[in-house]
Amino acid sequence: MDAFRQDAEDLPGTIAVRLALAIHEHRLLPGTKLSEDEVGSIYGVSRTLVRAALLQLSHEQLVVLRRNRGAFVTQPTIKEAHEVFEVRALLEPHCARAAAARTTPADTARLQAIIDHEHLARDAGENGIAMRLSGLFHIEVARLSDQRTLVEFIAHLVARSSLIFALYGDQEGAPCSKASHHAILHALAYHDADAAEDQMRRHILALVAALNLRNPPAAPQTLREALETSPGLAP
Amino acid sequence: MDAFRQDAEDLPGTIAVRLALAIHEHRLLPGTKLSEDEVGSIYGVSRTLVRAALLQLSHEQLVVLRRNRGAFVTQPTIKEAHEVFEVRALLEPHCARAAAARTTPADTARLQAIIDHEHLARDAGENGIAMRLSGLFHIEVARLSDQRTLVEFIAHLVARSSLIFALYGDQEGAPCSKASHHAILHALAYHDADAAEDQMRRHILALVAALNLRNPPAAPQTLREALETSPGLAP
DNA sequence: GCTGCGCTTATTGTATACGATCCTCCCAAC
DNA sequence: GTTGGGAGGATCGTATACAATAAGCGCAGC
Repeated sequence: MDAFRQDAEDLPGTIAVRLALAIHEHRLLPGTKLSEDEVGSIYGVSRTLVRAALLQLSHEQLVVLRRNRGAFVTQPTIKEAHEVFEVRALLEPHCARAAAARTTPADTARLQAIIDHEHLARDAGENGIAMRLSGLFHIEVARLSDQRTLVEFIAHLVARSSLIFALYGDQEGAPCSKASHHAILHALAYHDADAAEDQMRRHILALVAALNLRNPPAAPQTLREALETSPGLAP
Repeated sequence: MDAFRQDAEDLPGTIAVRLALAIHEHRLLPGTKLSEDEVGSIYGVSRTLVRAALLQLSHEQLVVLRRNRGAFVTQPTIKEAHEVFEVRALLEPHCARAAAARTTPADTARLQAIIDHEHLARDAGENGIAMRLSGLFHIEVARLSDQRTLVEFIAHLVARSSLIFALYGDQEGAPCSKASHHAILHALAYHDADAAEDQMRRHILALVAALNLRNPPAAPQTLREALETSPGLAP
């Protein structure tokens, strides 16, 4: 999700961002088909731009493109879920440490605002929005490290995490407990690099621990969709 | 460069792979313009497919797309160069450690073959090919860790590293000294996780140390290209 | 009644056409 | 001689048209 730049009317990018938003907020669930014509008519553009947007999302692994079949919201496997959080556990604590040395009062305020909005959304039952804001917190923390490459990777992982929560999360989503983000913010505000790194690591591990990574996907899908997940009629 | 799957005639992907290959082998240098018409005529396809390929490459950050201007081979900045290698120093030793436990004799042979080919190419003066094979070694090591997510990230970083070598590398490219790769392979073959991780870390640090990251890009380009690098006539 | 084949239809893959934007080069004016 | 403006050309941005593939459905045959 390296796309907060709707600068010079980048239509494909804008469409991709809107679709990504819907995915992050769990309005589009894993497995959903994204027809080119349908998306195009919704946003009032031709298939050309929709294809570009879907291509972009496929590179972020939010959707998978199946030749002559179309685009579908990705359904991460259990293995992929483990991988995503393992890499997050590697990158994000490192980021948090780097961020601690650079956090300004303005940064603190911004992060606090995100946390507040997240809690507001969750209390209002807007779990989708809360989830997006929760991810945004992680991305903003990464941004503080002033390492664009790292930020982009983490943004990707956070986006994929949203799909993982949709598939394997406990329904009443409290994926990021209130205390965790606050503890991280506290460490950052006081420039405590050790604590920031440690809190972030604990937080990531708590996230993966809260998932249901033993059973197959709990998403209610049609029998057809359930069976067509294996393309080449795997043995 | 998550594209070694030229399976079911994926034309855009094939074109992207070919272009990426040329970039990795330094036949296409940073700053070079990739005109849609020109690329299309070379490969005998329409601009549609070329655009898809360029879009893909732009997501891998091998090319940058400038609106109404076209696609250009990316010219990484010094800061980006530092970032890329910092993340590599974080990810690849981790990968090497994981790989050490899983390396089979077949893997060892494959890696050795890559090293041999690399040396052959370098001795033959084919520095471009040697560079590509050197990167391939890193990717194959990552692949041994059996973590796709990590492999994709590292493949991206290796690809970008190739651009960095093109811009900031010492001309007679010995970016990966012969001994380094062999030492890593040795550690892997003997399942010595500590040594593998350590050797990989040293190797990455040696790579960045061998770069010329103090001076501005040494790539000989036209005055026009040199000046148009700053889009908004930056102050 | 069930199975297998062929047609229909919907959707994607690719090419091409047209409009928009930017660059270049020339010419006039100062 | 330099500078400003404008016409021309080249290239990209987007839409649309046609071809190709796959999915769905009905019908015939066993």
